[in-house]
Amino acid sequence: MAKEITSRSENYSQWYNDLVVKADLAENSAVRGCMVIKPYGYAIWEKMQAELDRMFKETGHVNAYFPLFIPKSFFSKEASHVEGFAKECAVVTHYRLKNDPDGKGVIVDPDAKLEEELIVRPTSETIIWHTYKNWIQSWRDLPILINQWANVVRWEMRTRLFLRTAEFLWQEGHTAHATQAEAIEETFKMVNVYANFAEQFMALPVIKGHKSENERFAGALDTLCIEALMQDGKALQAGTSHFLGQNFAKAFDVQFANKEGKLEHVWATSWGVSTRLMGALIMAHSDDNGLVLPPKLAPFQVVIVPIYKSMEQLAEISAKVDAIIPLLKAKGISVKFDDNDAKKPGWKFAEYELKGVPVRLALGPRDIENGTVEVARRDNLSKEVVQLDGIENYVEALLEKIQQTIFNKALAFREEKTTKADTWEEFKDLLTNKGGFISAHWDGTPETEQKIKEETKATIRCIPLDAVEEEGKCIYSGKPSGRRVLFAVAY
RNA sequence: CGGGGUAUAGCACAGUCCGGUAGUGUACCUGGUUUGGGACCAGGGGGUCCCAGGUUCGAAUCCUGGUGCCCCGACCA
Repeated sequence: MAKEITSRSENYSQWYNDLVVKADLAENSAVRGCMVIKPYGYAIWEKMQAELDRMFKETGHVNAYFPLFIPKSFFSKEASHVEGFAKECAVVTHYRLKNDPDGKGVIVDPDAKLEEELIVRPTSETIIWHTYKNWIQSWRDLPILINQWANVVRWEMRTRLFLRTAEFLWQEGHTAHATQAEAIEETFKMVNVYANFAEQFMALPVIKGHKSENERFAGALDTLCIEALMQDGKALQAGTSHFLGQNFAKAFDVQFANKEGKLEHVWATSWGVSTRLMGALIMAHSDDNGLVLPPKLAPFQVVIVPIYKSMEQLAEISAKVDAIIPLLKAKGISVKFDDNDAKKPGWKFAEYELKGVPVRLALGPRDIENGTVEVARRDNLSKEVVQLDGIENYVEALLEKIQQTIFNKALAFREEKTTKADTWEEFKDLLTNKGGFISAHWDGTPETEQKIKEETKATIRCIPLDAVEEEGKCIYSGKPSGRRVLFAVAY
């Protein structure tokens, strides 16, 4: 029986949900707003982690781990930070259960109330800066370049698998520097790491830019981000890198003696990407037949499906397959040979298509006779018969081509969906009828951005790093503007 | 936190109006025939009908009170 997927044109968000659930990436759990990430989905996340981790280490960072719980008092130390997160924190108030005296299950033991409540981390700036205070005395202790892989909890009203869940997995980098310039450089360095990862591994074109004041991280002086465009024309923030100035150093009294022996507050950054990247990956490339995964992140890049009538035929095919698997693996290509006799080839074709496996090889009696193999591409659903001899070279080149092709496709889509608007009417018309990024002038005030948001639901996704200086008038207020910014309706 | 749905087999649903001992598809198990795009036949197993009360000879169905989940809004990586 077919696993039905809602088409994108019929209901985009249902399509997304169907993909996540039916491709075995994740499912809703018994806990409101929290998901179970299933093995196939987690395998993709592990690939993302592995590459990001490598990139972080290459840029001089090391991993560490800080506690899940944060004393409540830590949050009150940085005013704008607490304001940003206060409304979505889970709080631990007790540390013990006991049997219900009425004999029905367990209850929270009222005698086990914590003296100070603990907050389940929505992010770790506070606990980390509290800790850094003890680690930093001199300029010789700097910089500190630490990353942690962790889970965090933000008590969201409405959740969606991967895109917004109450608990999610991420990495958070927290760095401490002696100078402002060095911290700013770090902020840019990491947004570039994210952009490179997105483009080269996820095949996801992104725009790097500054967040406007409204969209900035709570406690940051500047937030850099990468923004991607999804197939429904909505934007998705895929990663952020924050220049925190001396805000946290001052809040947690972290000072160092500089080379002149004078005390200075240290400069900070933080940066993160989360399992939300999974949502971006899914929505960027997939189609009505299922997932389309970029070869560099697919749990396995090639699936081999044998086609046979008798067990003798299967044995013959298996012998051929056993010979080519080592050749593929030697090229660094991951392969799954699905010789499960309980499923028919047609079922397997549909299943691996749904799961987005980039390349499928089908080997049947005809191929054995002719020394060939059928090669099917997931990205464009094309099929061709090629010589089995040298297949590893063919597949290697094909995987690279697929990686490039899906990036190019996503890039062409984004360019097609990025439009300049010079009047308010044009702006509203584009939002309603076309979607995507709208490049327009803005007077730079939070008030104007807020009003535009209220009237159209569109927000400033970013002020692109490569925005050209250009005199113009704000699309909304008519006041002078020095450059265009990117608007979009966002996830 | 407002508005709207929904809760019955692993999953998707019907049955509820009008009370009578729980059904379909799929998945699962067994056997056989099949296998180049989601096979077919036969047989089989599986359900505290969300929870707690109430009405009744009898409740998935009616009444009262809870709870979970989903969708839509305000808020967010």
